[in-house]
Amino acid sequence: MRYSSTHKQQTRARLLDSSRVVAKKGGFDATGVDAFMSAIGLTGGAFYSHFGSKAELFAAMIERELDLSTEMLAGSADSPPDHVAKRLRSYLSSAHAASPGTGCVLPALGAEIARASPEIKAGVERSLKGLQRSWADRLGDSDAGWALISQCVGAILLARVVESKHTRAEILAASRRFLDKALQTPRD
Amino acid sequence: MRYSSTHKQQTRARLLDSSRVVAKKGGFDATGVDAFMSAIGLTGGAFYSHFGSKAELFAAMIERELDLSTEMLAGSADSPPDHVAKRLRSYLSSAHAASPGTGCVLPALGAEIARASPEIKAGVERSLKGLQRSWADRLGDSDAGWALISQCVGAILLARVVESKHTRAEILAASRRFLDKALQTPRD
DNA sequence: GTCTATAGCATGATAGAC
DNA sequence: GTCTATCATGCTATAGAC
Repeated sequence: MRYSSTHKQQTRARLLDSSRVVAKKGGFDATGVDAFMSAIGLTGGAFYSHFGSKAELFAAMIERELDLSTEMLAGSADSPPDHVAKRLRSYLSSAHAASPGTGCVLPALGAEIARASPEIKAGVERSLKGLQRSWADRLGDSDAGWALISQCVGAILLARVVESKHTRAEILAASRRFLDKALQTPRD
Repeated sequence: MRYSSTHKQQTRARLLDSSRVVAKKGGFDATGVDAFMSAIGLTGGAFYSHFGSKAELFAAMIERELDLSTEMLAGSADSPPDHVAKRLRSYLSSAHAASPGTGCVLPALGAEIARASPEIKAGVERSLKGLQRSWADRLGDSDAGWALISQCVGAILLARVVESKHTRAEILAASRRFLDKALQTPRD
């Protein structure tokens, strides 16, 4: 064959990684197959050598997004005690709000996931429950897991719908301070 | 003329109200002009008697959404002291999560607003700042305004991306309890 | 595996009859 | 004001050359 045996999987990986960025930036529905392919220097027709349909790409994308995010956010057994606080800080940053392409999938594509198939949503749920459990255990507060994820996702979404840079920064700073105080207060 | 003088504004109002529901349910980009019109029993061609373009409908929709939501949520001078707590409870309900069409615009269309024109985002910002100020004043906590809005929007979005009804309810309940405790704790 | 070309369909928007 | 018909364009997906 004219292509090495690993070329196909490499191209698929490139397409997947690139598409995640492009879709989070411009929306998945709103982005055409041609646009996903031209982002890696290929043409639309070659898309179907790697995915059976556009919907298959979406499923693969979402799964990868949640695997990467929850792995990064949850932390492991030997993570420092201030692990969660550090993650909250970097998540609730202006850099994150300004870069949907490289940021969390939930503020960017959450509404499209909500309309997706039960299979996709079940996978998302599994990943999120892992993160929730990890944070709740680490903080000794069973409610804090879901509450913190909600606050983070909502704050980034909110920051992105306002026009001024100043208000954007205010929203994120207010959320950071609110969580700092809520978490240092003893909770049963 | 064959139509009463108020017919046009009535039809426009019907179209706007109906489109808000339809777009929040299925996404604005993903919904065609024909679909918006057939939802009120008309055909696609008549759309342009009421809006110059699909983008004009979006702008009108978002403006109306935020006017209605912030008016309902902010409350007035003679609202009871537990006004905010009551609004949080009804916002963070399973009924709200299950009904995107009649619910808040931000979890449903926030990502599409984030990609919209500066004019639209400036209008959104103005409305949100009004709500933020109202809640912050009422609670005597300058951070709580933005933090509560973020928590609410994020929790509904999160609830909608998971598959099981049970997890959906858990997310909302955890957010309600977390906010209850955070708000009853003295904050400077 | 990727290309070009194209089928088949849906879209946003316009024109003219009623 | 609303209808039907239509244009131009975009889309997903397939077919066949290389």
